[in-house]
Amino acid sequence: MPVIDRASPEPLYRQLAAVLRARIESGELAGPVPSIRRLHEEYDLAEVTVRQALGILKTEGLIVTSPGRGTFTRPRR
Amino acid sequence: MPVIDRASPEPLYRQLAAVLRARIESGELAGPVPSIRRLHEEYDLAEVTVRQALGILKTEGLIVTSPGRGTFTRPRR
DNA sequence: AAATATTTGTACGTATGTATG
DNA sequence: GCATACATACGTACAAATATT
Repeated sequence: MPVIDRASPEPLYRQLAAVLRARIESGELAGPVPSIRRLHEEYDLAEVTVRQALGILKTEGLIVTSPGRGTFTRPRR
Repeated sequence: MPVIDRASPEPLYRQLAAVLRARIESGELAGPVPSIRRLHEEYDLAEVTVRQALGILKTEGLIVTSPGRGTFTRPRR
């Protein structure tokens, strides 16, 4: 079953943020994070929704984005 | 001249956030804040853009939103 | 050096759902 | 029941920065 549950009352962007947060904190996703387009394809969510999820993680300080380069995890201390 | 300058390199949503922040901090906008639709009409910006501006002010703790009720300023300390 | 591709940023439009009055 | 207001989600287009060929 897909990690994103469209039947859940939990908003998709928050579900995705939770999934990515887990992948980052587990260390599975260190360094470069898949591009927005890539995540859009991988999770079958609109790019806007992916952006919203990344926005949460950015606010949390888990990732940083750089136009033209990509998205990167921030070293956790 | 309109407060929002489309020729400026400053993003529209940040311009609007700045304008609203000023209106709030000056005390002109205490209590209820005009609805998203109202701001959309007043500043001739897409509703999405207005939401983005309000999102900033929400993160800053200047306003709170309540579905079905509206947007309200938060007492500043 | 130049053109192309990739990636994030900004902005608009639309539809539907949920909460409140 | 109806109107209003915010929330979520999809789609699209173009700009700007960077990387690649």
